[in-house]
Amino acid sequence: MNIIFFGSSKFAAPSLRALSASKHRVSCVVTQPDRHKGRGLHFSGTAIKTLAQASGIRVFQPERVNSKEALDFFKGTACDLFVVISYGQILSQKVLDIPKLFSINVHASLLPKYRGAAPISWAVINGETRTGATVIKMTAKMDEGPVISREQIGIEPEDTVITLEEKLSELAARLLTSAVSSIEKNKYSLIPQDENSASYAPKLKKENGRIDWRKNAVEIQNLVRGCAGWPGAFTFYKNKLLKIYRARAIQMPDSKRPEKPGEISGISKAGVLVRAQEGGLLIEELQMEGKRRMEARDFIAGHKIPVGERLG
RNA sequence: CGCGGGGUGGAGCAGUCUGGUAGCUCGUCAGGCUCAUAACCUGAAGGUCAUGAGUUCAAAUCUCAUCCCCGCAA
Repeated sequence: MNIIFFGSSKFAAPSLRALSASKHRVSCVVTQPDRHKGRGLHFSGTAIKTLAQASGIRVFQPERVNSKEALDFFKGTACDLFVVISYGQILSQKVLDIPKLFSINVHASLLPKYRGAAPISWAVINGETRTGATVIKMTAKMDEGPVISREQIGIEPEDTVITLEEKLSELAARLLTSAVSSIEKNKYSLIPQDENSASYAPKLKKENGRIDWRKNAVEIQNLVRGCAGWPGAFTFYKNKLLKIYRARAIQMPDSKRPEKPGEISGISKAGVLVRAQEGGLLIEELQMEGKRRMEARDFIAGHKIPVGERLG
């Protein structure tokens, strides 16, 4: 099979590695254009570009994948299958129709659940205990095509969006290569998604990371896990931004003052304990605005933190 | 070269303007004491003041360059 691979983020890396190591041929990698990244002036290509170049695969970086120029490029490439994974642009029907067979996509959820840009984050934030990866035949409507294969994995309590993404990217690579092989042998089925049980996972915004202490401790813990990396769960301490990188929900024997969510109710070597609506959140790793991230015990060593002070 | 803050023992900071012995609070370690509990008392260890060059009798401090970290923005 002659494949053109569309991918940009790290999530796509194991899949690209697996495909180029397989008997199939990745003749070209399409990825997002180089962009300024982060603060300062760093100008760099995507993780996938680096990987493709290291493997000597041709790289194509159209500003707009549906433009006429890009279309012409694809038409000149005699290709059997488009494989799209975490690419970052939506392909028009015209593009999807270019390969001899069709185009497939791997999505990091059990479709039709969590369609959209941030399925892993939202699964964790919502406290799901299982998720998975799904290979679909692509249609013009995002993440709505018929299912070719699907596999689920559990979400462990220690998992964050980062660790889960790693696991899912490996799973995606496995599912993808076997899907490609079964397509080549023409032994596959297309099962339509059940529209009635569809749900959506939109791209996260900065504001999604803001902690509402009126929620239960377990929900806040899930927010911290789901916002790890970006945007990061945050609250405010003395009117300064306080990011929380690691925290654990713990039982609090009958909070007598549930009308004061966000109140610091204890300081110990384990961390800073904050009262939530139900239960308490033990903050274990954090970062103050303008400072490095650090263990809560180091933070405690350097600050006098009055019990009773409120966060938020 | 998008805007801004910063780099001083393990953590948080003062000192920089106005150059002159490396300081404070906390932590760590040792001993003591003990229902004062993120306990208390005594003592100790631990620092190329981000890096390089320059000015100077003398640089954490002044000058120039570089590196790195963080907030905003994406």
